[in-house]
Amino acid sequence: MPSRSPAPSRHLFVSPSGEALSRWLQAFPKSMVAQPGGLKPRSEVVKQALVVWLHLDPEKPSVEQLLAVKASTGPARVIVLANSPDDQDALELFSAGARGYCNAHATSANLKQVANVVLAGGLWIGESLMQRLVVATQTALSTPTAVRPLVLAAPGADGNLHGLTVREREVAKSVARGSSNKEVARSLGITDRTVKAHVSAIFQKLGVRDRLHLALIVNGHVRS
Amino acid sequence: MPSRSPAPSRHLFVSPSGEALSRWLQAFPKSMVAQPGGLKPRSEVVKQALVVWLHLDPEKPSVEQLLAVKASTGPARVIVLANSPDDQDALELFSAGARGYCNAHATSANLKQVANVVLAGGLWIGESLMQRLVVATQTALSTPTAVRPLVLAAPGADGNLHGLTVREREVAKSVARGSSNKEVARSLGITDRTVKAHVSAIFQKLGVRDRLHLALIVNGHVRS
DNA sequence: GTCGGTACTGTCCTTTAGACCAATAGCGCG
DNA sequence: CGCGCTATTGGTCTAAAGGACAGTACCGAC
Repeated sequence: MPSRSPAPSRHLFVSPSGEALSRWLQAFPKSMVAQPGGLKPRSEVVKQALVVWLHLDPEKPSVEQLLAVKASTGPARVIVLANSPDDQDALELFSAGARGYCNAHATSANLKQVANVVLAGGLWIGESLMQRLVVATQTALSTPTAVRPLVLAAPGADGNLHGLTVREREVAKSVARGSSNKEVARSLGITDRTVKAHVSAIFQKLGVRDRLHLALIVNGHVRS
Repeated sequence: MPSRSPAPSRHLFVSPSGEALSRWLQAFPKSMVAQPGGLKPRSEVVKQALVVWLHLDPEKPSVEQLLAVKASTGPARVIVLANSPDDQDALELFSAGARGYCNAHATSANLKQVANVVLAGGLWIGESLMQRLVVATQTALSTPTAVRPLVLAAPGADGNLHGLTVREREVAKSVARGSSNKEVARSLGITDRTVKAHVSAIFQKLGVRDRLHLALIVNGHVRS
């Protein structure tokens, strides 16, 4: 049984709320919890950490959160926990040095598995992103000696939302996460009527008939 | 407590010679060994297998071997063992549903780790392929770590449909694929009223408020 | 300046979803 | 046999979703 579970205190959870989900503590009972702003680069906690779990604040740019945490935690491997996993987001985070990316509500067993893989030097990627990596790399490898930077950004990543405006992408993502029009409206500070306008435009542009199909596309279950 | 090491007999090695390498048996002493042609789809051995290790015959197309094995082994996860690992081959095999790809002469410790990752819902990729994936992503992972074991995996994606009846699962899956109530009704040969009844029951049981959230759960984007 | 794109909001309307209530029928089980 | 579970269908009702148009405002390009 390789990659035995590491010393308990070697896990540091960084969450915007400063609180950990019960599942995290269930997986690593003696782990530490901190807030992004409260990280002291030279504290014992930070220096001892082998794995830093970064719980993303949905309201802020993911990459910036990662870089901030990495800057103050040194060599520890950072695994990102996302409330609503997003492939494009994941790619950017991996490019920025993340070693893992998984659902914040994963089971404790899953978290342990993620930790084992990452501690063994692996990367932990989501399933849908894996699909895209395979497809994208396949085309890249078929042309000999082609290093071809960033092949994968092309197909799925921004691809599904390519024709949309910035605002429409925001709405689309929110809808794809399961928000109702009113919820989207609240989170964007606009009227639900405006949201409906955006949603209609999105449907038109993507050739989709309802929000569920939009979610399937955005979440990578359907290729348009 | 998932991802616990499974019962010994749950490993089935499929090798063109019908013989297993000593390392395989060392890793899983009570595993079964069979030849590709000798697989009986309904035998106890095949039905009990959780993991099928397919030792590739270098003389035949890899993907066809995989598909043949998958066809006769049902839901078991297939890990491919290659005498001479090849990236292109690996990619095609993953696209065809393989869950792991590693050197047939890997150590027993490695085999165990591969099994653990795959049983936890992960994919196991070879080292060189991993390198190329990383290069393709332009990942800033300059880790000189030695073994670089590989891989990654999926957020245990099984939809939580366990509390549902058979009929409800059918409806749930259909809804999660984007079907409207009427479409589900047509495909099941019942009335849309009945579908609505099933859908309501599903919502109640899963604690979900609408079909989009149901889709997110079934498709593994959210854990209830 | 005009034109075009984007963001935002509105009204009117139809369809769909979903909740709540009720009813019938088959089926296994004690 | 009755009891419970499941599948089926119906009706009513409210809220949400979505389409069709229309209008205002900002901003950059020509």
